[in-house]
Amino acid sequence: MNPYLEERIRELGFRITPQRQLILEAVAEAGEKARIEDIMERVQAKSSAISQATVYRTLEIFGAHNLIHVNVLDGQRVYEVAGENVHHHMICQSCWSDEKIPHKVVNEFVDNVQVKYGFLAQPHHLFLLGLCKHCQEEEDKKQISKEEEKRP
Amino acid sequence: MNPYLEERIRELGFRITPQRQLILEAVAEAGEKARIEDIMERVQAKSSAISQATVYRTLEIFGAHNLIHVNVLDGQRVYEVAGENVHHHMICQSCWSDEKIPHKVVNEFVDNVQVKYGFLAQPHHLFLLGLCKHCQEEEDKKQISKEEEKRP
DNA sequence: GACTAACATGCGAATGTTTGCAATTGAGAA
DNA sequence: TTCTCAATTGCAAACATTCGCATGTTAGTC
Repeated sequence: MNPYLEERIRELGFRITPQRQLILEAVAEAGEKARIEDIMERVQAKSSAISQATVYRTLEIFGAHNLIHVNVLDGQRVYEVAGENVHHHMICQSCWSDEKIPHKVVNEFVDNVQVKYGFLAQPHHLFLLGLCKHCQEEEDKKQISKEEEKRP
Repeated sequence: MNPYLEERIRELGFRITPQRQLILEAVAEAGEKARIEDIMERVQAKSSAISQATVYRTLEIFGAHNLIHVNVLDGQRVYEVAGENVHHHMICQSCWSDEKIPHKVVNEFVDNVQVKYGFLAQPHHLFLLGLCKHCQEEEDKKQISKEEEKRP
């Protein structure tokens, strides 16, 4: 298992168990935006003896301590192992493309909020929903043809 | 019911039913960050004939169309009727205080992302988690006494 | 006002998620 | 290494959420 993670787990006072190692591996292998069913499937494949409750509990605990990022996408929880480079996502609600934004850009916003309100935002893994460049153009086209319908 | 909402519902092609009116009322009365149990309780008080499935379905549909904001706080979904003034929240993860930020401030960030990446973020109701001014100071104090422990 | 087609609801069953508790196990102390 | 105890796990039951389908309703049309 990722030695960085192992260290963080110990630091936080949690124990390292085979189940937890395996679950974290499964989340890592399931890639970004892993849904519970993806994770469950991989865990079962590795060892069918692990109880579902343990998977849920592990994700919950590690999520609460930012060892795993938890986000909600399209109504479903999605998980990602927290790496060392902080980043965020720009997700298109039309084509579901997903681009990363480095933390630096988000940080300017964080600083701005800090200066204006004194609030220290700690966004570990933002999901910014919106429209990618391509889908914005598509939307514009739709808008134009809609207006043409009104006066032919 | 809020006439603005009623209009939006019709525009989107949905029907107005007594159940939906009642559920939206309940969400509105439950205030910001209403949990499903708060809503369910209020709905039941108004009319015990409404099925739970209908409440879930209504929240889901109206959430997907931004008539209701859905966020996740501390692992639980929370709902808020979408009003006409767009705003966001700064929520302290230590004392759970909650201050609103006007959209204007968030919009500067949105513009920045748009210019840099071409992505049009559409944050309707951000929950910015972090530390309020007061809790930042408390954290600082803790940090200092921790360091003093190391060399007494 | 009556008619109709599509939409919405309620019911109950199927799924998904959380919880309490007894048994097990990791990791520090001896 | 062995001992000890709190943390962790598996199980099964409780609870929460979603789904399929038959029935009832809305809102537009005549």
